[in-house]
Amino acid sequence: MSNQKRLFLVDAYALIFRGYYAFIKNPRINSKGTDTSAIMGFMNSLLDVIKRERPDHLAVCFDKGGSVDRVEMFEAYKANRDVTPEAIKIAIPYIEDILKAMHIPIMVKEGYEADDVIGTLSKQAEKEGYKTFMVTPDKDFAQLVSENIFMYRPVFGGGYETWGIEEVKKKFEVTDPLQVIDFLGMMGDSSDNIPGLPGVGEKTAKKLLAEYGSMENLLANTHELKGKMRENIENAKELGLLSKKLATIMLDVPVDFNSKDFELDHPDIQKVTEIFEELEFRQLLANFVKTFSVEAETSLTEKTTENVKNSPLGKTSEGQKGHAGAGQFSLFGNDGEEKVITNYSSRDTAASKSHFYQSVAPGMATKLFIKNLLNQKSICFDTETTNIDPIIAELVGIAFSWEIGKGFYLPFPENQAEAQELIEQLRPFFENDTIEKIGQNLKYDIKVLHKYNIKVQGKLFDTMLAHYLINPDMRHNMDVLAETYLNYTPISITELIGKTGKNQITMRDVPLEKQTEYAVEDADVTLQLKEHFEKELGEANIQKLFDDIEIPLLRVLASMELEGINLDENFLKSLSVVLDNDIKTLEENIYKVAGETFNIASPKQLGEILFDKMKLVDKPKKTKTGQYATSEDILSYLAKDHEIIQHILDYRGLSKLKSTYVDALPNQVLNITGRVHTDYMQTVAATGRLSSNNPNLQNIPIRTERGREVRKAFIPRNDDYVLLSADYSQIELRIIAALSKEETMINAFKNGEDIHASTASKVFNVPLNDVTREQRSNAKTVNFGIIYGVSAFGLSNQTNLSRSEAKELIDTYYTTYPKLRSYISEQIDFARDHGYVQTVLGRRRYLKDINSRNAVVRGAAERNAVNAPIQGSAADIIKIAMINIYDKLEAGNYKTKMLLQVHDELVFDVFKPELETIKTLVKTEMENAYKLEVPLDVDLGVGNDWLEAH
DNA sequence: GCTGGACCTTA
DNA sequence: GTAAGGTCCAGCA
Repeated sequence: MSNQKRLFLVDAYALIFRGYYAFIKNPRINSKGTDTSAIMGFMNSLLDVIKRERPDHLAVCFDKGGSVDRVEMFEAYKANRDVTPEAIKIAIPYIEDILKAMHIPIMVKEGYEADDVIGTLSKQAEKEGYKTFMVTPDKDFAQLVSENIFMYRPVFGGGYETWGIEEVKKKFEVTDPLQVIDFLGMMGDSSDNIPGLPGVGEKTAKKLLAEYGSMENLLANTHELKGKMRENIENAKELGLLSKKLATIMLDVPVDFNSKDFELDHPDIQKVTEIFEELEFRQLLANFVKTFSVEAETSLTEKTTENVKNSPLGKTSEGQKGHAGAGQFSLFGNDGEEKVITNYSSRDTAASKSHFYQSVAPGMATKLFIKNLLNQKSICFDTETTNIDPIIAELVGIAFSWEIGKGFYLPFPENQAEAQELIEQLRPFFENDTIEKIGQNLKYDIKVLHKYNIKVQGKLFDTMLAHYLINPDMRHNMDVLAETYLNYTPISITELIGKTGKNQITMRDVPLEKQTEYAVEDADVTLQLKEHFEKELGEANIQKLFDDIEIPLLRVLASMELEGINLDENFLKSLSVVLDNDIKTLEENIYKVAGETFNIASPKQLGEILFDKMKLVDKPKKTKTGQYATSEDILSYLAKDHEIIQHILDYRGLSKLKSTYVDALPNQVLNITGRVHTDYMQTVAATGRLSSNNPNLQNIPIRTERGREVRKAFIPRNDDYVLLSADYSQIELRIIAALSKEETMINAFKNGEDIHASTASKVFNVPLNDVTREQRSNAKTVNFGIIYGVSAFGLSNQTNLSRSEAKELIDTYYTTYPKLRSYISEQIDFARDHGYVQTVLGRRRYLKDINSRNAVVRGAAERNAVNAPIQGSAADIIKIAMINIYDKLEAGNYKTKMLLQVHDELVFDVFKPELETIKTLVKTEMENAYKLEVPLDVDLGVGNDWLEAH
């Protein structure tokens, strides 16, 4: 029996919809703006099934034109379906093409639903002795289950479950899978618009079925029923029979099961690859190739022999004029060795594209090479090092390229004194301010070179920053950029040094030939990307933003990161002990009330204790994965009734504090400097903000009493210094007031009023002095809500106001500030017309969903349209301030250093004798960074730690 | 060892 | 309702 042939029939639309909605929160959009979620979702499922089950027979079934018969029976059948999302409509032809390329039969019959096609085929296959698996999440199929027909259902969270007769009996509480039809007929189905019996839902249907066995038998015995139900059902006999008919899957569709056609064949990898590449499915392509790797390797392996001798610099620079043909020329080819190319992509790679990459020998060759460097106007370079952290990293080599397809690699000696000698020879190049330097993520290279006391001067072009401005929502690593814009796959770093973990080696251990190929390729690719992006910057009108903000900021950030901040480790150690004690006490308390020990940090275990064991609530809320929800806002409701809840909340708060900050920060102190060096990401936040990591110094606690203690650990360099904190007051509200030209709000700011109190006074119509705390707090919530793109729903969630009160408050708010309302709709209109919104400096955010027919998706895009210009303009302004302050600090040779940026705050290590000068300098530069209709206001604080300074 | 989800921290 | 990053658990390989 185990040799029985297995047929898998895939319900295409069900899996496509499921795939599409799986990505709904984070839709997959490729660089051409196509929403590929549905295709991706479907292909993931299909590959998954193939990988898991290795079926010998497989077909994919589609609906076509809906069910003619069912609509004839019942006009409203499936009439309440929402319009098919655009992403799904465009997905269909792609999926069909991919299936064709995979040689998988597409089964479809005009006028029939996929259910009917699958039903018919599985019964035919059964007769021929097949085991059939219906791949679908749709419960309706349960009626078809038999000894040889199974449902193969994807389950949420991954994996599949197989439903045979026993499973169906259990799930539906029936004695025969055929009764599923009666069950569906009785309870109806709102998604298919099958009416069912009035007043009968899942529970009642099961009960009736247990008693009467079928729809017909029930209708024949309605006299046994009582009361309202009897009346309902007696009046709906026809509806019941019709519902049953609608729910019945047809088994006589004119299709034929032809076992030969359904055999799972070898796919046409080349074709599939082309389609996947057009869609930009990198991960999926790899997955696909892996799934079919046995076939892939035998059909695609090529052997090439390369035998080109290394040659000294002088000769080859002439010899390279006629570039060698694709894949035949490699200076460091594996002499005489056979090389297996396992490249399934149609993209170019170093092996398929002509190039001239050469390493430079020490001595005379190096001298000549550097002389050559100094004659260029613009050079792309890329450092290779021993570590991803530039402060620790030692130079292994530097690659240079100034002509596409050509470049040089200068290896560095391991001995750091000798390395320093070599870099000294390069100093005239790096510090030459007439030679433009091009790179990908130049902040890294600048920091590495800083260690060798080299200051990179001259005009800079960073391809990563350029692309961030061109397309902020995409990722910007070089491999993606090369594949997207150059149709080229660079050598991957893991190929050279292995994956992260114990087997990883450093670049130093890589043979020189490979270092050269890899490093020069990066420089070459970056140079090509530069030529590409240069044009696009001009076309999108973001050249100035690039030249005047992001590029200069790169040096500022490098300097702040190199500086680091001093941390009081002893203070944190003692804080850790105190926290540990408090946590232990809470733990014991919780275990005592719960009656057992468990992991409080596991939401799963906690939920089971609170809601299964202790039954604190009748109907506990669940998360989308079906677990009990135990988040703060939910537990807070229960806190007043159950002492244990407050303890759990305290436990959570203190554990988080201890593990994320108090214990983690000291581990981030760098041995060499004794300070904490965060890494500012300049290209991740879609709005133009910076982000900070390793460690994140932009989310150090401040809200709670105990949390803010952590800030005491951030201290000045030494006793001669103090910390200065300068933060913009209400910068986002000032920006929206200015951009909307809302006079009332502008005047409030001009008069230096407390903006939330002022708003409260106006919307609640009370004198400024009579505004209550609650009124101010509600006004504050609305003010912030406006920045985020309010809804009455959101507002009522944040306040103690009801939905209608919230709506009324918003309405009054807009009456008070009418121009704010029109500004918001102008932003949304602009986004609809142009597909993007922009900040005061022209930084763009593209909003592909702004015209979506899905109200939820469109609503999110509209809130982005409102928020992005505000958050982004604030980011623009503080960036200008940072650049200007940095320049002044450098020019004035101050000992004071800028250390941190926290979105609207800057933190400085101030040399005490400079304090008064610096306070004026910082305040002036920040307040005058950008001229708005509204004055910018900066608050200063000075102290011996960050808490005191704030 | 890696990944996704839940939860929590900031502006 | 906007924008981020980190830690832990749980499930999978």
